[in-house]
Amino acid sequence: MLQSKLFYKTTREKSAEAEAISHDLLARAGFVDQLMAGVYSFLPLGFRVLKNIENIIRKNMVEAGGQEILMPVLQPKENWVKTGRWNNLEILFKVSGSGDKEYALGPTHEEVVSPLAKKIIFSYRDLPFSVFQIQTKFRDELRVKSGLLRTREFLMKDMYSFHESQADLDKYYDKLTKVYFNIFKELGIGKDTYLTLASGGTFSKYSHEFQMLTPAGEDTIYICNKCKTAINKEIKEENPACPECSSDNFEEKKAVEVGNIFKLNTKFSLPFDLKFKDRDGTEKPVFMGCFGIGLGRAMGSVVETNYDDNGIIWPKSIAPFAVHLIEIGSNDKKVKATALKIYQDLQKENIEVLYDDRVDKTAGEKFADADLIGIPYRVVVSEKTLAKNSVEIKERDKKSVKLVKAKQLVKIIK
RNA sequence: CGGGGUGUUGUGUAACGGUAGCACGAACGCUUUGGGAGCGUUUAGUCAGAGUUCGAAUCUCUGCACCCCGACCA
Repeated sequence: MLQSKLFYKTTREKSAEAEAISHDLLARAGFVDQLMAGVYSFLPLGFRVLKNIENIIRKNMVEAGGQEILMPVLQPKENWVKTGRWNNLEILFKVSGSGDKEYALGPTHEEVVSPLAKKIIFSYRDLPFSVFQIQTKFRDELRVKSGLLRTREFLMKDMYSFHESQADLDKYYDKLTKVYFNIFKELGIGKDTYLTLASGGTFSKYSHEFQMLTPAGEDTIYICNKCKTAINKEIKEENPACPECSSDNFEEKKAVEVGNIFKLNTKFSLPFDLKFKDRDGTEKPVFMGCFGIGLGRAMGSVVETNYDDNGIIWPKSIAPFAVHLIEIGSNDKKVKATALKIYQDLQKENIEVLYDDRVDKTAGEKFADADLIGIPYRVVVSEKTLAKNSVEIKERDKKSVKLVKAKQLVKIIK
């Protein structure tokens, strides 16, 4: 991508309104644009990151046996009345249509996936299975905050699993716990993320939150100093001691919930009469699990833990581009020609390059923008490097620069 | 939803109730080109409505928007 054509704009001044670091950096670097409180557009840079996150999650879901589907955002009121959530779920967006028709905008999809599964599940032979989607959710949050960390409209991966027994659900739940850790590891926030015991709400004793430590987090978690189990505030109030090892020595930390998994059990199968015929001929309710990750929140969370004074430092796995190619001295024909050649050669090797071909920007401005945007490798072509028959390469998270031959670039980057 | 705060060009800010100014950005010209370079010219703004006043960005009221704290949170 030619930077001179990229649909974005960086801003030098810190935003007066963005308090969270990720919010400020993502806005200033031109990844996102705020339309209103809690609602954002993703510009090309941001959308690329989002897609990369999406692909990591999708790959892991498919490996965990999930089949990708797409369910409607617009949903009938009746299904929500049936589960009692039409009136009890404060964050539910309700919209009206022609006549007296009322609809829900999906904040989550149990009310759609349960009746859907009913059309497919008849026998124990139809179980288990899991389906997932990556889709826009709407939640009328009473208070949005911290940029992408809490929004009213957001892309979410939600998976629903269906089982013949509690035991089978438990097994899959444990499996997904590991898969989730793998996802966060691939996203570059694995080491900061804790599996945290949380209240299961109305349908099971516990659920598990994946909490990433950050001062920007809105949640407080308590990490057991003895066994490293984490519990959230609700659990701490009920159990002064660690539920795993009975220690009462906790460390209090701020964290953001990057994922949440639930055992729905029969909470939704009962109202939707979701049953199957077991081997012995009896009808039994289906056990359900639910596994969510907010993609935008994940993106914001990554930035909260990967930045320095100059800007974002993207993990290679989700960076918008692999290489930021910068030419300095655009009026020099040799510089321009060399940079263009590198741009083309790298792309032939399927390496994604953002090429700063802007002729009216000084070196300092290009470097400042590159640091702010945070692409993992910065490659510089200038008269200076060409005098040594080489180009310069620098990693965003390192201080040192290296002079290398242009031919070596592919090998270094791959 | 309760509480607090703030609304001034695209961004960041200044202006006692008395000429809306500065910096960045953008545009044009010239000079520059390894860490946001220089000179000159230009561009664009008081959230909306009502009120008080000779006069309102400034005071009052209403509305709207955004931010923060709390509560809430599949």
